[in-house]
Amino acid sequence: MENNIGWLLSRAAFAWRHAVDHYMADLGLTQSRWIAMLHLDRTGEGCSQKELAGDIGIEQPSLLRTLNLLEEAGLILRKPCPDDARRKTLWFTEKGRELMQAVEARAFEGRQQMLRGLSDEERTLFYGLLSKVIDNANHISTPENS
Amino acid sequence: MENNIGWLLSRAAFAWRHAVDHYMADLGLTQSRWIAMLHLDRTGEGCSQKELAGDIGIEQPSLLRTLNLLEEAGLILRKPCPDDARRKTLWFTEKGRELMQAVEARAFEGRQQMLRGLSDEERTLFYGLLSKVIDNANHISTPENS
DNA sequence: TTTAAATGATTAGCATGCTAACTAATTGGG
DNA sequence: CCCAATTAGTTAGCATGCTAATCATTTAAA
Repeated sequence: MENNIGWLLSRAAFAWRHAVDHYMADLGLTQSRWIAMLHLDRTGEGCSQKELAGDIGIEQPSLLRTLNLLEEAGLILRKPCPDDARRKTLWFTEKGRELMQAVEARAFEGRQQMLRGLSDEERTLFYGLLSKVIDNANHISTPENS
Repeated sequence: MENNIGWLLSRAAFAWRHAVDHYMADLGLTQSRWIAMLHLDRTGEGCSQKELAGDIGIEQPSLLRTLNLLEEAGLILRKPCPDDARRKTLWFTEKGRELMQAVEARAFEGRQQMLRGLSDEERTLFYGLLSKVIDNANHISTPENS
């Protein structure tokens, strides 16, 4: 089983999440929360919940719960969208923005640690292989080829 | 974010699980269930629940719920361990063993699909890089280096 | 031997992913 | 202009991971 590619991928993703969680531990954020914060910064404040969910790669209801908790914790704000009453836009609070910067720094540190001992060539190769495998998997999962 | 190694790993693992789920769909098994069955075959019938959980890499209570469902579905059996009244040993039913063989075949097929387009060298490289990154991540996550 | 520590299974309850279904608002076709 | 379809947000409820705590049994130590 250990030389099963899928299994290795699962273990690697698992190990990564836990390693970064370790770096984040003192910030008091769970995984889904720091992921949401990093993505909100990247997607850009003022985005809708749907946009953010799409960027993160999770469904809206999954994100919603996390956003509720971040809002309760005073880290983000929802504001109505002037152009479309259905939408809500997402913003960091001052406290949230500060925390997010700490999160960014730690995520960067975690990333460096994950890749230590790998040359630049190996890193590039690794990214390429991962992308290829993701692409393959995504094409498997379309119902046409069953 | 997309060139973030951890993110790519998560997406790859996610894509893999969904791809294999697609292959398994007609067997009526969820992910945790076919994973438990594959591992029970690999670990060996007669193992304890703790051993199986350790092999899968999940905690006992996580596995327990899945085993209950597999047992209800008539795919596995728990038998008392003659040497130790605390332990229960795990066994496939006849139905379970047959299903497991179908699962194995599909997992193999899914694996091949994931890696299509990659040369033998690339596959070996990929395994090596994944293993290295897992190892790195596991060493980050020890509390000593915070 | 008697009792405290360790171990395996379990239960309880939280975190976070999902899909399905609902509500409110917007858009578009007649 | 009005009703149907679409869209954003939400709620409800399941699947599956976790940790903490409980129970029974075994092991080990005094």
